[in-house]
Amino acid sequence: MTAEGRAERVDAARNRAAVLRATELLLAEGGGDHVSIDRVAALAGVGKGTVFRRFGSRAGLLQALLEERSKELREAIAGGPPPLGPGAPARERLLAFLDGLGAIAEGNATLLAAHEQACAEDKYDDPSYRSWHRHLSGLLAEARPDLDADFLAHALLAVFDGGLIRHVTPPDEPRRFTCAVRELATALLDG
Amino acid sequence: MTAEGRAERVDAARNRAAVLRATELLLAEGGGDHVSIDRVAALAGVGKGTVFRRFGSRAGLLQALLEERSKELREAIAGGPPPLGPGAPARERLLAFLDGLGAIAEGNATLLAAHEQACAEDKYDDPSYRSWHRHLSGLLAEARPDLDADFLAHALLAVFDGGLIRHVTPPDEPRRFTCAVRELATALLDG
DNA sequence: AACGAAACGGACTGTCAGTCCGATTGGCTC
DNA sequence: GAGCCAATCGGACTGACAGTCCGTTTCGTT
Repeated sequence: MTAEGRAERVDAARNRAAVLRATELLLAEGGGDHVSIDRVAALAGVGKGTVFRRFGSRAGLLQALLEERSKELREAIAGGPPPLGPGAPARERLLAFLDGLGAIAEGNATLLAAHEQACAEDKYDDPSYRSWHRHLSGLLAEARPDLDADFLAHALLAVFDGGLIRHVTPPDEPRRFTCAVRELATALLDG
Repeated sequence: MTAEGRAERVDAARNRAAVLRATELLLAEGGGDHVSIDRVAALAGVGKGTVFRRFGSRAGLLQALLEERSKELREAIAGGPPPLGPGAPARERLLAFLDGLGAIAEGNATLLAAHEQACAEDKYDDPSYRSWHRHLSGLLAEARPDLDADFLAHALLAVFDGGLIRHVTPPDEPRRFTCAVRELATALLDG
């Protein structure tokens, strides 16, 4: 959007930021169900139409927020230093990626859950999901050419479910999820 | 409900069946979004209140339908012949269970997706989910005592997602999903 | 200063889950 | 088979929400 044709008008940019910030607030305050477009718009001090023009839908709004939170990881993968970026052996890169995604997921379980809920079915066509899947499936194919990399990538990503993360994360062990994912991946890679 | 105190009145039983049948029909006709309680009630020829008294909520209705579809598997696990029922080695039982669950999931991807959608978050507290999880996690603990069976069971169940199943199932290969799950489980067990 | 395009906002629509209570009916008793 | 009561029924009603629409305002350019 920003890099398309004309630049964004300053009022548009201001509103976009206000809406995202309001969404964060409501999400933290009352969980995914608490984030209705009416509330977001009211809290951001903009009209409802503005939210929709900017983000297309409730799902798009949550998607945008998620994108913002995972931008760093995406850049580190594309052009950062190994083992996250290119250059490391597939196995190391894969584990580093899962660690990175796990950290994001653990820190944003509520947002993740709300997004899954809003996306309903088309989650698998979403560009963001596809990009994670492409990366993961490529690395898997390299590390374990004997297995069905495409499906396994879906299977690994399926574990990054907001509800599941909350369910398996006790208050005293906030990294349980990422550790368990790492164990799962290791078991698969070493098989 | 049926086995609690008094027996079900005949009109109640008739209506329950009519509602479930109507739900199936709407599900097949137009997918999960098409199943609204209003429509179900109208098609079943009952009032809306009846649906709610019987099933509690939209999620409960879908849950009940799912339960009906998996009753056989549940019974086979609890008291049927090996390898599904008790007696077979953990590894065989586990694979047989995943095959059975896969068959149900492949045949009911739409229902599964609708149920996930409706359950939102409390999916993991649902008695049906818990029972699958308990079974799977017990078998895993036996077959691979070195791994985190509790988490792995969640991870395997996470793959049984209506949307994912539809996404990975090409028309010409309806068993792709179950085969892939079996490969995944084998890789885990053999690691 | 003036003008056109882009952005705004909030009233409006259609839909849905879930509630409530007066009307009905099944099943038991005598 | 008459009568009774609790269980069941049905559908109007409520509150909330996603998404649309269009008259109004604002930005940025000339």
